[in-house]
Amino acid sequence: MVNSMGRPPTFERDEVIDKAMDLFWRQGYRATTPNDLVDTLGIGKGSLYHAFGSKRELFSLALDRYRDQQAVLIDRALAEPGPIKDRIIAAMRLIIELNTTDADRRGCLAVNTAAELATVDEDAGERVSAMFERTTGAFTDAIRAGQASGELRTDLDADAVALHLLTTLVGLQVLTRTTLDPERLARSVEVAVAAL
Amino acid sequence: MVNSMGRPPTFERDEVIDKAMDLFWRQGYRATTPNDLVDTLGIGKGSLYHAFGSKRELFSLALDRYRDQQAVLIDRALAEPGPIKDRIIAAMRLIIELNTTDADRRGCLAVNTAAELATVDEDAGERVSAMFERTTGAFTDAIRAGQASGELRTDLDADAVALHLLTTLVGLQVLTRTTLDPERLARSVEVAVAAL
DNA sequence: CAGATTTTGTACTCACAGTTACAGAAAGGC
DNA sequence: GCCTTTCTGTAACTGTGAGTACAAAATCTG
Repeated sequence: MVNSMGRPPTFERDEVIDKAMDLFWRQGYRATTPNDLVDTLGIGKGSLYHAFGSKRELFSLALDRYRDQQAVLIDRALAEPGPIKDRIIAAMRLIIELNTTDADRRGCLAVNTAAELATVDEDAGERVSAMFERTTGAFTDAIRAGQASGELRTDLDADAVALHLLTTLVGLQVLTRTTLDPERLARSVEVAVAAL
Repeated sequence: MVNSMGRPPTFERDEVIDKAMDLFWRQGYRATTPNDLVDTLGIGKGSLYHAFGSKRELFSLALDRYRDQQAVLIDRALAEPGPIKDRIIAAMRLIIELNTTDADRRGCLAVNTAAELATVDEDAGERVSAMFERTTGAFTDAIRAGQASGELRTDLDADAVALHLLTTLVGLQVLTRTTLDPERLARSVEVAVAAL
């Protein structure tokens, strides 16, 4: 008797969150207005606030959705077969390519949110941190495996290396919002990996 | 007869721009309201708009001020005496320290602006790009000198290395807005430099 | 001192951001 | 078919963001 009473919604909740994620990603949190949301989500204001409570709550859902969708990308790239260094380079190149292919140059929602909100919105900051830690963890696993298999030098601390890779990744996400030449960025990635 | 007629201003233009820079840096462009500016600049709205035209124009002045002030930091750190690798590490550490010491965790105004505005405000994007290119140039000079003196390996392209250092720097500026442990970041910097 | 000129403070405007109110629509339960 | 419940659309409302208007204040010039 909990859930099947009353008028059913006319929209797919997940689809709407996806679209909201896209919009926040493109425009940033503050720059996105309720009217923007209504326009691109294809639902009325009534439904919007009834279903999600507030812009801020919807944004949290969008952040979580982003985490679930994007985390996979790095994980998958690192899980491919082949030499570890190549996989890391491929992962970075993938990010560069996604960003420079994207007409809107939206970069990374987590990075953008770190820059826009992390210092003033504690919850957002924590969500972003968690994403960063997660990615760092994926790198750490890859590095450890590479060290164990003898592909990578073992005199470097795996955690430090992983964090450096995250730093590089985050930096790339910012630079692709401004810098024009993806080839230049790609070449700089090789430098990052040459050290390992 | 050009300039010494009429009531003289009650404020120092440069001081006001400094304060505006600080505020934009702390809060971001959109989050900073005219009232915020009036409050912290210590001048009335009349003067504000009379002297600077608009929030956006003042922001451009603030960006340029930031460029002039911050560019020096990296330049100076790289110009110190000593081995090149140490100088690069010192420059990065300096940035980490400045950021983690800062109670507001403001990061880097250029990076924050890249994330907030670069894709929607062309002029802001160009100013930020110019700052990035400038810093990259400083790194390039340092790398080339190090290669010439035999301190650094010469099989890596100096431009690519410099761009990688910029990427690292930019990534650090973002991460210091969220991550807590500066020591961890510092250790990751050593990895970046180990490659050279 | 009488303009002329520039700066300042205050009050105002206008639009829009973010949200709420609420009446009606569309379902299920009995 | 009626009651209950949940959803939807529209119209509000309140606050504030960004900027303007303009009269009064403070200077320089002659």
